[in-house]
Amino acid sequence: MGRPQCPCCEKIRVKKGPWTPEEDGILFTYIQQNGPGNWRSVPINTGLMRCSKSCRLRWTNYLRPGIKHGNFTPREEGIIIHLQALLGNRWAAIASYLPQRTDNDIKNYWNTHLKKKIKKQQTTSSGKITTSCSSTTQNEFISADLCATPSPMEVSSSSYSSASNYASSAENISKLLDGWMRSYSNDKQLEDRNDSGVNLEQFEGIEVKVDPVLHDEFESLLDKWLLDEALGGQNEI
DNA sequence: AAAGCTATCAACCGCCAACTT
DNA sequence: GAAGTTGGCGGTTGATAGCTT
Repeated sequence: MGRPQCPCCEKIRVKKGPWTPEEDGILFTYIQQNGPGNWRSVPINTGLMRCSKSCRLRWTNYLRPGIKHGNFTPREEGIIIHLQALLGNRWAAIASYLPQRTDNDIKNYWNTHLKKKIKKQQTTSSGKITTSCSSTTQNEFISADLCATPSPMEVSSSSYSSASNYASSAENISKLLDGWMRSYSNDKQLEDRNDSGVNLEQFEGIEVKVDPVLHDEFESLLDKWLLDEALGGQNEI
């Protein structure tokens, strides 16, 4: 009945659960020699009793060189919070702005730390702003920003409504963030604008492709914002 | 010291889109 | 163009470490 859970796991009996150091070693050595890709051949060629998906996941989330685990910096935290507000739960897209972090790590960190943190801050901020846009305070600020930036229809009247992508580049994300920064520095305006109730859910389905140059610009923009926030300090998130 | 509870995170599952035949 | 295959993504789960009572 139904679809097999994983085609590659059908034919052979695969091992599940935590990876052993021996398995890690075999996978790591194989990928170093052959490079990532063609995951289907990995269990076949290495003799690992793991499904190809499991091998890929282990590599991308744990073995891949340059990955940092735990101890998210305030800067990383800020980036995650703001990108989550902009993009929603598009962890892979968010992870593209944090090369040392995996989407899984970011997702876990969001679910275990940041969600609570934001919720806590939201309750302590005594419901200053109310909106139907979203459940998070961050989204409230971003929604205010969206009112301040050129409307998506102005930017791309044909593509936006079909969700094919207003925020399809770092440039557009920068526009959003830039507008948000402007409104962020002006609480009065923020409260006024918020009534228009722009809904972030409009951005569902948007795919983010990152141009390296724009990516850098976006990074510096984030740095600027984080610096502002550090200096401004008093502004609640 | 032990039992119960909570938080964390690695790994799995199911779906989907892109690619191949 | 259809069917099959593969890789990627986001949601969820389960094991376990750490904390509280």
